[in-house]
Parts: sequence; structure tokens; C-alpha cells
Amino acid sequence: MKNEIEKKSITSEGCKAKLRAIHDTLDILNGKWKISIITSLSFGKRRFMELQREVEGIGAKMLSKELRELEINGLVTRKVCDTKPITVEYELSAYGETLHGITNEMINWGLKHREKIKEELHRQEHVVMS
Amino acid sequence: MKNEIEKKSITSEGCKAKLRAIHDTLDILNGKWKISIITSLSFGKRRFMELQREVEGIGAKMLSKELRELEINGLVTRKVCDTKPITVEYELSAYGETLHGITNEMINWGLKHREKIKEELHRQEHVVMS
DNA sequence: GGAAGTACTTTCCTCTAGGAAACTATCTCA
DNA sequence: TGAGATAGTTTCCTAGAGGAAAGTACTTCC
Repeated sequence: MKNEIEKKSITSEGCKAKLRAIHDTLDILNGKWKISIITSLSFGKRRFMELQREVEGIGAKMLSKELRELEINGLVTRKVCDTKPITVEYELSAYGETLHGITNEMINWGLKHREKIKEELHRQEHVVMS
Repeated sequence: MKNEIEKKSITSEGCKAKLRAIHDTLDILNGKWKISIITSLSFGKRRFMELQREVEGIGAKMLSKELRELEINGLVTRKVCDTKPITVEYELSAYGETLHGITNEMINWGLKHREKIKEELHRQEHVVMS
């Protein structure tokens, strides 16, 4: 009995710590666009307009705001280049790269999910046919 | 030149597909609470009140709504048990389990992030001291 | 008989995340 | 000289995400 209580308490502590970790992560990756921006940057450095084109649907205000927050948290670096028309390069910092694990898992899951939905639709069609 | 264009186009397609995958995943995991709920359920089946206690800060309305959406998307199963005071058990479905990769990565990142922040605070203190 | 615990639902309200569009400022090219 | 691209900022607005609290319905315990 005592062992069970202890066990329960220990695992419960584990849960709480892990839920807190999830919460910490979500705090950094909040907002509608951060993960997409990070994913886009994971393919290489991008300029403002490139990001806006690549992350479909995002407006200049949001992009600017999200980039600033990512920079504050040390995930992205901002570099102003004194080219003829001034350009700005955004890049994942070394710390930002540590998010690869998360984005990769999300990409893979999303790809498989799309396959699954597609299969379900096919099955539906067959049912309707028969 | 032609090769470069082709290369760029190919990688660009890859980016778009991956960004779409990210978008698909985020569509399923939207809202403030879904990932926390899934993480909580990843430790075992939970009843409504247990979830509400474990996922700190969530209200009954939100919990109910998020669980319904997770159920609709086939990630969570709901089982009504005819115990004396009726209880309901929520559990990750087999498909819900496929999110383990994502939640694990987020947990690990969150834990390391907390460590990093802690270290930075220590350094700060030393600077203040000296 | 009433307090307390299950599992929600409903109502009402607030706040802010996020969008649209216009504006700033600088440079280039025709 | 003015159109177009760079990189934003600012303003104005609203849909809807989410919170607090009360209500519903059933059961069991005291």
C-alpha cells in the first residue's frame, strides 16, 4: 500500500514536470505563426519578403512581431545587410536549430496524417459507389 | 544556370510540402490546451476531473470542448463507465499515440530550455556580484 | 434532506490575437 | 519623376478564443 502511494506520487511528479516542460515549450512557440516561420528558416536564411511569401497568409505586422519575439528568445538572428536596397537576413541561431527535433516530428506527422485522410476519403468513395 | 533554377524550384517544392505538413499538424493541435491534454493522456487514461486537475488552469468548458475536438479527429476515445457515480474515461487512441514523437520532443526541449534559463540566471547573478 | 462529488452545458462577458490597409523611408531603374 | 521593391510601422477594427460562474442531472454519503 505504502509502495503504491509512493509509486503514484513519483509518477505524478513525473507527469507534472513533463506537463510543465510542455508548457514552457508552448510559451516560446506561441502564436499562430512561430512554428511555420522556424520551419521555413530551417531550410536556410530568409529575407523578410521571402518569409512573407513562403509562410502563406501571414501579414507584415504579424511576421515582424513574431520575428521580434523569436529574436528576443534567442532562436533567430537578424542581420541587416548594407546592400543597395537594404535587405535583412533572418537565420536560425544555434539554439533555434535545437527545435529541429520538434519541427521534424511535426512535419512527419503532418505528412502521414494527410495520407491517412486521403485513404479515408478513398474508402468513403467506395462505400458510396457500392 | 538552368540547373540552379531547377534545384531552387525542387527545394522550394520541398519547403512548401513541409510547411503544408506543419500547417496540417497545427490544425489538429490548435487551441491552448490540446497538446497538454494529449501529454497528460499519454501517461494513461484519465477521467474528466483528473484531467482538469492535472492540466492546470483549464476550465470545464475548455476541457470539454478540446476533448470533443480531439475525439472527432480520432485522437482520443471517450468511454462512459456505469459506475455508481457515472464516470467517463478518456484515453489516447492508437492514432493519438502516434503523437508521442511530437510530445516527447516538446517535453525534452522544454526540460533543456528550463536548464538553460536557470544557467543564464546563475551567470547573471555572478555578474551582479562581481 | 442536504451537502458533496461525478460530468458536463450554458450563459455571459472580456480581451487580445490577428487581419487589412495605409503610411514611412530608402534606393534603383527606366 | 514616378513606379516598384526593400523592410517594416501604425492605425483601426472585429471575430472568436477563452474565462468565471451558475445551472443540470444523477448518486451517494452522512
